[in-house]
Amino acid sequence: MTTRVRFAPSPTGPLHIGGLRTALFNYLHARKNNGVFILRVEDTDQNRYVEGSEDYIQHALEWCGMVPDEGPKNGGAFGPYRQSERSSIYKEHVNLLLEKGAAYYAFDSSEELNAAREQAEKNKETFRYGSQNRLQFKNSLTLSKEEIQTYLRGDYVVRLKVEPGKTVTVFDEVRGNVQVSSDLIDDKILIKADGLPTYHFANVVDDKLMKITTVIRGEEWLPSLPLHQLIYDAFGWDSPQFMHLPLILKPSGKGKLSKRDGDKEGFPVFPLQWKQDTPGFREMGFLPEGMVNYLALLGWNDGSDNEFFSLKNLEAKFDVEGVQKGGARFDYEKARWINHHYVIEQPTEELIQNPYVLEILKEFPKEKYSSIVALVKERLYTLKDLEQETAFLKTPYDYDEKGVAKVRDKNPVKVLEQICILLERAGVGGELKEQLFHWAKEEGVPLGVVMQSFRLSLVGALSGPDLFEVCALLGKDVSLKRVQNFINYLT
RNA sequence: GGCCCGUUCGUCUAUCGGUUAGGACGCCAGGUUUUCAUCCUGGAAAGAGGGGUUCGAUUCCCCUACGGGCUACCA
Repeated sequence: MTTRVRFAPSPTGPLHIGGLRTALFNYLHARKNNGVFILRVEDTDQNRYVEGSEDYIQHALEWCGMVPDEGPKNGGAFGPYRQSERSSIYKEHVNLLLEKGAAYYAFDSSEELNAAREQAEKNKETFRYGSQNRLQFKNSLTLSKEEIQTYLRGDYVVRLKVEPGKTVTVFDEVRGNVQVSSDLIDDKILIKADGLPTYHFANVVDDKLMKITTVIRGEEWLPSLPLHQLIYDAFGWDSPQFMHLPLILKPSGKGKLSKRDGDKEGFPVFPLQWKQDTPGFREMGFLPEGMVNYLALLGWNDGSDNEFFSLKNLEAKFDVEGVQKGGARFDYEKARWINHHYVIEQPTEELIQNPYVLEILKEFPKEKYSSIVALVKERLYTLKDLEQETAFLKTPYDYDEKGVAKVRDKNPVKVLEQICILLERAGVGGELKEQLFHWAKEEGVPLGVVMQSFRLSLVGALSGPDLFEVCALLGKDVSLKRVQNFINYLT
């Protein structure tokens, strides 16, 4: 049987990295087993629908290299892949349950339900619309045929009729067996008053119809797994395999990572930018390789000490065995470190094709792109670091105070004047270093003073990449000008 | 409150009854370097607590604690 998995997000805004990780594990499971990776859009809540989300999700997946084999964009034999376009399918299927007596109509208003909930709370009881009290409510189990016909003309929902006193046993590939008494499970709503299905119902029906073999989703769904099992049972269907992934937790504080954590803590939670003001990992200078690698490590490992995995690598190595049970805290520092690895690994010629690199490089001459990037590449954790790391290319207007203090009383001007002479004579080639060092030795000027003075004059600070390479990159004229400027500044 | 899941260095994790409990990020120290960074070497740093089972428990079982999730006509 062909392995078929689906990533099934709701278009309620940008995908966050928790969702992206779920998508990744789905994708990997599919590829590992030569299976099919499906994107299904779960847009059954009209109130939470956000325009543009679906495109965002599609783009985010594409950026990471996880193109769905089937989905609303790519099509496929099991469509439509948007739940909002499958209403008739759900209607049809809920009728099956209704006919079997496995489901029933309910007519209680939200007010009535809320009142019942409050009452239960007062009595310190857990409210549940189920076997023990369903006969106290307004539904097709309690009303006469005529009343039902009348109510059916208005708003109604369809509920699952859960049989009491049964032990529901479900199996999760990550955690093993989970058992729950059916007495604890509500008569959940299957079809809402707006005629659309709830997540639980649509999910089961679609997974069945789309021939999904393994459901891979976040752990927040584990508590409703027994309910889903009951729905499969009600249809008389075999259920697929289930794999519930540990949640991604906030870097600090309590709870799972949420969409709002990003701006608070200064790291992205979205793969791509969303609505101008919220940059994603891509805009923060991450390579998709870094993003994917870090995400894979959040809740999975291959049992070895290896931490670097390309997508291709993961496709071969991924296995449920390596999936973690406990939640994993998101660690932006480590994500940056992983990304650093991929930035260094990426050939300079490729890097200078990257639009985010180009954006930073555009104020410099094109013919220098390559040498600029080559010079500072190993210092970059994210592509965005290129901004700071190329600051030396701009003429320094301010000189680092502490740096200047270090050389001020050591006659830096003498050094700088000599540098000017050598620059004129030797240019910025390899000779410069040799001659400057030679001169310093003869004059007895400490190398530290020479280099610090030189560095301050060229870049205004005491840190940065190899000075002679910087000098070569700037060219003779610019270098000379900057040394002159610094002499003027000092005198 | 009820139900479900989880718990190894600060963080991500290895260990599938016997190990000096390993690696990585971060941190600290040293080295390389003209500086900073990179890089290299070294260091500090962990089995939540209590009961069992066993010759022997981080590993298996139970209890407690803590953490997380769910508890909607949201997913």
